[in-house]
Amino acid sequence: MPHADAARHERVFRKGASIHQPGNHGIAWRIAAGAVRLDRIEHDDAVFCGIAIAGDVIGTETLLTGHYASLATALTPCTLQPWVGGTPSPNELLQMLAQAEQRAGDLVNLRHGSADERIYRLLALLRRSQPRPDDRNSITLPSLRDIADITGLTVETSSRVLSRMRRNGLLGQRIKGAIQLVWPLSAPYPAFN
Amino acid sequence: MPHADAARHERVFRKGASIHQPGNHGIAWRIAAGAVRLDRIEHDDAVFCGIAIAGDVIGTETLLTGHYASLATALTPCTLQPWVGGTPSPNELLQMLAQAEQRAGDLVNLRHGSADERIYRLLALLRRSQPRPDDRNSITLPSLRDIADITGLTVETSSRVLSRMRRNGLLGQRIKGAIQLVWPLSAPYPAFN
DNA sequence: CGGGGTCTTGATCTCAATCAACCAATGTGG
DNA sequence: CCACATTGGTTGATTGAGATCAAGACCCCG
Repeated sequence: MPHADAARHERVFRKGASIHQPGNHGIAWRIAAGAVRLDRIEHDDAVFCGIAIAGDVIGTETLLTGHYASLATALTPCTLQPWVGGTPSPNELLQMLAQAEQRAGDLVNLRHGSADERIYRLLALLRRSQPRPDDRNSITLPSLRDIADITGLTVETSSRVLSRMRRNGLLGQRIKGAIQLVWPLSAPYPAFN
Repeated sequence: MPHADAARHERVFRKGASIHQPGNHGIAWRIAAGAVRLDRIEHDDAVFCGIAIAGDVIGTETLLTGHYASLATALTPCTLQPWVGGTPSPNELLQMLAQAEQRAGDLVNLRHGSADERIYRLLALLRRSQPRPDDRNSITLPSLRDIADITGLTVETSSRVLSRMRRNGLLGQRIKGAIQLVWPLSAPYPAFN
């Protein structure tokens, strides 16, 4: 297969890797697995402005303008697939619009309530970044820096909350590098000491 | 004109009025003027999940499902226009998608930084809910309850911040009912004592 | 008139920010 | 190969901004 088709293939990113940068030109991608952090560049520094997980499409601006509007970084190991050529159907776009609004709602909720609740909700969201439900009892944690930026906390409190969760058995020990075992995380918020 | 066309006309809502409720069926609306608060219903109570201002379209879910997904309430006096019949063009939808992402970014920023900064940013956003730039030096404030829910603060601190802003001359006195005069609000964040 | 909103302001308390130190792990260059 | 800096995570001590609790003012409305 000719290398001209290279951009057409699945791409994999390590945790922390930069996926695309504002101004660069490129195409839209569907996230097959993993979670992505989006930042706006505002007077010189990046400010967090969104999150996208498996199933979401990033870089749709490129269909309008040809280039990316935001900075995208891998929160966890990511697999991206180039998004279909040609103009997407109105129906498809309406679905994506609904999904974007849903994601926006999730987002503001990550900035609400106690530090424990916020991190708990973030973990619950990241859980869904595994495409196969079977894989959803273990997730790779983003860096503390990212966790802090997303939840509106500091790295220190984020670290403290996670330590406490490990101590209380909500999180399993770190196994195999950066992988974490997670326990309940099904429905509401936690309530431990 | 027959009354069957009634729903086709512009509708006006007073501050605090309910615009639509989840589950009801209806159409999508473009906000001609004013700002709208969106809430999800989560196990019995409404949780804030988004904001929409003049130029935004609300209720696009109805094009897919026929009924509204969220609760919409007028933050300020609002004028809504029924959104065009027929399927919207892909290009139009891509624009809306970009706008939705932009709005989501604005949203998380309303939950970041000190109480002063948050309220300041909210005022700056609400300023843009006046369609005519000429009208943008005076805005109607949402209720403290709404301000608090949006910024992730409490009504008490919201009240304190606004009082301080009035004292410092950032906001003019309340004239003509609920209308407020605003002074700078152009670019960055404030910095007063 | 009383009762239920919304707003305001004060007093107190608490949770998370801040400041600071320390420890791997990783990388860099002589 | 060992010094050395750098980066990410952890933990402790202290502080402060905002939450919480409480009370009073001022509507509007039945």
